[in-house]
Amino acid sequence: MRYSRQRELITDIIKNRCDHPTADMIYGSAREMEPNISLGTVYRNLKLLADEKEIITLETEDKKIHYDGDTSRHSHFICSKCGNIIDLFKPAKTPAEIEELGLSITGEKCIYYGLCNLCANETIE
Amino acid sequence: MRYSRQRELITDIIKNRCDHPTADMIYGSAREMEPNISLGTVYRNLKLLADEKEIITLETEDKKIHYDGDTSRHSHFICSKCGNIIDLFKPAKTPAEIEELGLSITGEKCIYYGLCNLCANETIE
DNA sequence: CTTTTTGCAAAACCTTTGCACAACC
DNA sequence: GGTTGTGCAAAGGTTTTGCAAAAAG
Repeated sequence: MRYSRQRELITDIIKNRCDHPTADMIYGSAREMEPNISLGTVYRNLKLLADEKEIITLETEDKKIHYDGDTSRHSHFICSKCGNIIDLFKPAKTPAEIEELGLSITGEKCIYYGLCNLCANETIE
Repeated sequence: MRYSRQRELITDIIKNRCDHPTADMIYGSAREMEPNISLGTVYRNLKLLADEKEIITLETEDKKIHYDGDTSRHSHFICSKCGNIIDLFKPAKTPAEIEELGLSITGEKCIYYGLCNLCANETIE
């Protein structure tokens, strides 16, 4: 992957925020430094960075992809009222430990990734 | 909420499948019974049912919403290769227990829902 | 009869993409 | 110089919505 000023800027923006911005929010920030940057470039680089696992994507109920520059293993808490996304840092918290933080859990969505039995046993790629 | 033949059909379809269909797949099934049903009706009812917590939504990386008629507390496993979504039934499994099922976990996304501290402490609605 | 729900089609929305030009190495 | 990345604008795909007609109670 070749260097590009735009990609470095986008990476910096994501890594230096503690919220979980959408592509549009990142575009807004990026334009402050790089007024001519285009939305397409932002999307292209976000996809690249996610593919390279330099950033994490969060698919939420607002139907926009949120990005997280922290790739360490941690989970998230989304406020049902304001929609704010809060990091739940490792070590992994149990529901009880999360509630001790003052967050009352009303629901959860946990998705694990990997290969299913069928795909894992396929000999031909 | 008033009765409608279409909503009952949609609910039946979701409750009687063990996969996690998208709106489009549900639309396809529904048309077999109700050839004139429209996509808009499917979307409207899916949103209604999700609001009423009769079904669950799953926001995945394929950018389509998947629906789950099983509202019991359970998590999901998505195969990174074929995209198949597998239910991980309760009692809640630890990563170790999931791997005993033959599923190798390479990643996870866990989102908890509730009210954040700010919203929980607001006196005025 | 009044209100809710539907079908249809258009609109809205986020994201992706084709292309010519610029930037990188 | 050859290749990769960008800007722009148009296209793509999923979901939402306005409206008149139909269904429900």
